[in-house]
Amino acid sequence: MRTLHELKEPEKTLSADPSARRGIPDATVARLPEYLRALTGFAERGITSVSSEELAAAAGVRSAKLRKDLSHLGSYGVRGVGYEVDHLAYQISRELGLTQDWPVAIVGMGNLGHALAAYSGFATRGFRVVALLDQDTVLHEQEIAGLPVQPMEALPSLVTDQGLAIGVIATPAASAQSVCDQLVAAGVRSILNFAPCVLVVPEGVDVRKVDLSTELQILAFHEQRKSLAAQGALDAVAEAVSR
Amino acid sequence: MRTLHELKEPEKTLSADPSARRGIPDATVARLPEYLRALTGFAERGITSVSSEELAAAAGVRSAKLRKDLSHLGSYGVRGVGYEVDHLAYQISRELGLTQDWPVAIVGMGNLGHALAAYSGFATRGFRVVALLDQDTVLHEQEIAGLPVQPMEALPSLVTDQGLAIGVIATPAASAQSVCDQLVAAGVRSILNFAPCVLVVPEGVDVRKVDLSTELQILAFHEQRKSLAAQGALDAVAEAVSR
DNA sequence: GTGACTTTGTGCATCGGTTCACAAAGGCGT
DNA sequence: ACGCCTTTGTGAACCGATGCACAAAGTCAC
Repeated sequence: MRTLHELKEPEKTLSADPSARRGIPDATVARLPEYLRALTGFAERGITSVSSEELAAAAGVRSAKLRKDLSHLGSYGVRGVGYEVDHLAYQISRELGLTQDWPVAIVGMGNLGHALAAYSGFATRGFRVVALLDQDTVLHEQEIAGLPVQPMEALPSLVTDQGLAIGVIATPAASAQSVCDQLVAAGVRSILNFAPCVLVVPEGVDVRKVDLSTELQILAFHEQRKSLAAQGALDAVAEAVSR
Repeated sequence: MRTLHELKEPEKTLSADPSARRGIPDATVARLPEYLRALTGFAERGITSVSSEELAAAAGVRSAKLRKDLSHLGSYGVRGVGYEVDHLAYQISRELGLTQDWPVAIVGMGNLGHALAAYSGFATRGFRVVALLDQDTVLHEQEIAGLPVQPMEALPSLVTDQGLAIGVIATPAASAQSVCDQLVAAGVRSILNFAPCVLVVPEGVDVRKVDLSTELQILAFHEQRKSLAAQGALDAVAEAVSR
């Protein structure tokens, strides 16, 4: 497995970079968007300064965790006072790469793709839907949310002309891998997958998965456990009474 | 904070239960649905037996992790052979609580709620959408995907009459907490939240969050890092050449 | 029946993430 | 100007999850 090892080399080299703010833990990155959202909320209410305690409460985490997370970005707080809302929001935005706009394409114009295309949450923060795609030729020429539905063949030019970097897959599971392959072939290296299946991609391509069904099943597990616990408690009471 | 302590007591009592298959790690639970999906795929192709290696590949994990995960449910494999597809699928289903049907209600009939109501993935495995709700009286009397849109006041009877246990929130962020409170008040203890905000709920209620925007921001972070890395590599080459 | 072979289940080392607790750092009142 | 008080940033302990490597356990061929 020499190839794998060699692929990791450049990263190692980079970590020797003097501007090395390398290695923000994944768990931290996953929470930064929530912090950013909380900060935006404070800003909208005209609050200019928050303590780690307040911000943590708004984001639903412990203050120690928040402080450790933020410490990975740098030292943007003032001891005895807290964090300046605007400044911290900017720093997090910059770290997440939201100071630039990311062109996004949505593939698959079924129910979900339709809803995603119309979803305003995209535009609000750093993302811009530049194209809607579908394999079904019947949908082409049609307009959804002000954008024409294009064939998959449009992909390469979208990447080179529009700088497309992020693809959203909203197709049925059966076509997801094929669509994914086409995205990757066109040069897209970040994919958000709504199809309930595992995508296999080459090294260097990121895939994140959002899956309704999985989330519901996890809820069901806990729900069942709660039911069993309630039943168990009843049994215990019954036994205690009968004794 | 005595109350909190007392609330945890029944659980402790249960863990002393002889049939204690307690404490399946959260990380494992989160992967079980994927294993189940992979197994269903094998079953559909008529494959009756798989090794941990094959199943792990299909689920996108390492075989050691798969085996350790499965070991938490019991010893359902046969050494030297592998796992019997149907049997393992049944065991996982049972563990996840999918041998019964879970009634689900979707609140918020905007774009997303609409798409979710029409999503067939719900019905496929253990879940049944029993009600669609919206605060907007204009939508009532309307039918979506064969179900009438009901007012929030219908909640209590849904819980008692239909055994509603899982609520899906697909409203804008502004109304999400209010809707959540109403769900909890009606007795719903498991909530899937699509609104981009933190929900505060009492002890004993589970909330899972699905957030587009967050996922995109995480992708953007990695994408930016990739761009920077590419730029860094170019710079390094340029420097090497100029020297 | 026996031995070789395959694959599971798991003990152990390791790693990343969380929590705790406190020293360092700064503002603010007097 | 000075000391008190608040809040950050972080070292260290802790905890859960992952990866490794192998003994145990079973099948299958002969």
